[in-house]
Amino acid sequence: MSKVRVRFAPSPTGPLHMGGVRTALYNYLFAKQHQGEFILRIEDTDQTRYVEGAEDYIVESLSWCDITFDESPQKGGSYGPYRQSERKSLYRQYADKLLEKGHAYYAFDTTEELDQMRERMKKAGVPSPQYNAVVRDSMQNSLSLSQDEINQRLERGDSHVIRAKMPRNEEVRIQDEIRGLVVVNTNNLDDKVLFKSDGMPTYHLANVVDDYLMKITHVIRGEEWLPSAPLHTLLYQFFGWDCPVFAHLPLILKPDGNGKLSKRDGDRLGFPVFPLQWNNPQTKEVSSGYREEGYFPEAFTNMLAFLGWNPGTAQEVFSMDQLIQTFSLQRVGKSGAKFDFDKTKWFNQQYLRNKSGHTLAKLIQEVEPNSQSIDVATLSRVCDLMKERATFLKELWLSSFFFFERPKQYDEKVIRKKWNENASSILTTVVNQFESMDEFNSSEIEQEFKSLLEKNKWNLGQVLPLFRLAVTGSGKGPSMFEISDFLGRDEVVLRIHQAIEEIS
RNA sequence: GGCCCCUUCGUCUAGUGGUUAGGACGCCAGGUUUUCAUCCUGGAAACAGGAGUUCGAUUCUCCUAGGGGCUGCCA
Repeated sequence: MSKVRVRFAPSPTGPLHMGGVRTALYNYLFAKQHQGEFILRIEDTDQTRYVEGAEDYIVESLSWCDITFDESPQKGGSYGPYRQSERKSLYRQYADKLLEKGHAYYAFDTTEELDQMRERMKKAGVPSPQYNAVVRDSMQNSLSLSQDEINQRLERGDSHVIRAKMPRNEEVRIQDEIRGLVVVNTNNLDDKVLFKSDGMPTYHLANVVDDYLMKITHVIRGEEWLPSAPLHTLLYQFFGWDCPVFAHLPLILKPDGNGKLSKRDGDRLGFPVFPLQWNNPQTKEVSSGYREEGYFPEAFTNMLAFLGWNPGTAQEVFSMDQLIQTFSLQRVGKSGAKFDFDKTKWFNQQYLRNKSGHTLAKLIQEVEPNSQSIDVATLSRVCDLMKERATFLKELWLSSFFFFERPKQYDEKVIRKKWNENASSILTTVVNQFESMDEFNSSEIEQEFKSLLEKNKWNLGQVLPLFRLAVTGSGKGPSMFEISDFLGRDEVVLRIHQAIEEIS
C-alpha cells in the first residue's frame, strides 16, 4: 500500500469556519495516524470570490489549532505549486485529453442562452433543469454544431467552456469510507462545466487533476461534496486513473432549528463560528473567534473532534497525540451534528483545570498586561487556588483581583444578609486574635479561627462570610485561610479595619 | 420539484437479534464545602411511524414521515 497522503483544500473566499477546521483536523489525524502526509492546497480558481487575507487566515487558524502541514504554499513540497491559480497552465491539457477521448465537449452558450433554456424547461414542467443529454443537442456546443461552425467559433475566439459529457444510463458506484456504497445513475447527473471561459478550471477538474498529480490517497471532505462525487469518480475513470478513497464527513448543524451552521447563527446565539477573529476587509465587520474569546486551542480541537466522531469509550478529553492514536474514519458518524456551545465551554473548563498553576500563570501573563509585574511563582499560587472555579483564563484573572489589590467595594447582597450590628465587634475580635498569633499560615489561621468560634459560641456561617467580605469584598471564593496566608497578616488586618470603617 | 445522504434522551453519542437501552453536556434534587466552584449521590429524559423477516426486533428489509445536502462558467 502506498503512503497515505491527504489534503485540506479550502478556497480563500473568507474566514475558515469551524466546520472547515474540523475537516482539516480529521485529515490531519488520519494522516498522522498512518504516518502519512498532510497537504494544504489553496483552491482559488474563482478569482471573483477571492478575499484578501483569507489564505493567511486559514494558515494562521490551523497553526493556532496545532494542525500542521507537510506541504503547503508556505512550506513548499515536491508536488507544488500548492495554489491552483499558480497551476493554471497545467489544467488545460487535461481538459483537452477529455475532449480527445470524447468525454467532454465545447459549449458556446451565453449566460442569457443558458437562462433561456432553464426558463423554457421550467415552463415545460422541469423544476430544476440541467444541462444534460436531453437538452445538449439543442444548445450551442460541439455536439450539436457542425465541424466548420465549431472551428470557426474557436478560431474567432468565441467565449466558450468545456463541459463533461455524462454517459447515458450508467451506474456510478462510490465506496465511501463513512457511508458505504453509494450508487448513482448518470441520468441524474448534468454536464458540469470543467473548464471556464476565463481559462481557469472549475473545482471539479482542478480537484481531480491535483489530487491525482499530488498522489492523494484519501479524499476526506464535507458531505456537501457527496453529490459531485459521482462526477469525480467518472473523471478518474475517463482519465484512466485510480480513484482515491472517499470519505464524506457529516455536516455541523445549527444548535437550534435546521440547516448547517453559519456565521449568522453565531451572531444570533452568541458564540463564535470562527477559530480566530476575522476582520472583513470589505465591510469592516468584525466576527469573533475562539482564540480571542479565550478558548484553549486544545479544547477547541478536542470539542471539534467529538462533533461527529467518538472513540467508543467514556473518555472525552483527548490530547492531540491521543486523538492521533485513537481516531478512525469507521467511528465517524453518518448524521449531522448540532453544535453544542455548552459542551464547548465544558471542554475549556476541563483543560483549564488540568493545567498547572504555573502554566496558567504564564498564559495569563501573555495576555494580561496588568499581570506581568507579578512574579510567576506568586501568580501560579493564585491560579492553583482559583482554577477550579473558572472556565476561562480571563475569568480566572478577573476574579483573582483581590489577591493583588484591596477591595474597592463590597458585595451589597452579602452586606444585607450577613452584616448585622455585631459585625464590627466580631471582626475586631478576629483581628485581635490574628495579631496575637505567632505563626500566620493557613492551618494556624484555621485553627485559631475555629477556636475563636467555639469560645464565643459563634456560628461559622455567620462569621466567615464577614471575614471574606472584609478581605475580598465578595461572598465567594476559595478557602479564606489560604487567602489570608497568601496576603499575610498585615494585609489581612488592614483590610478588615478598612472594611469595618467603610461598611459600618 | 429532482437526485443523494441521514434518523437512539433537549444536545453529542454508545450499543446489541433477547440489555433495567449505557455515557457526556445541560437541567432538577440531595450531600460535602463558610460561600462560590469542584466533588459525590440520585432524578427526569431517547430507539420517528407503519409493515415485513423472526420465537423475538432499537438492531435486518421495505414503505412513509421528518431532517439535511446538492441542484452555477462557487467551492
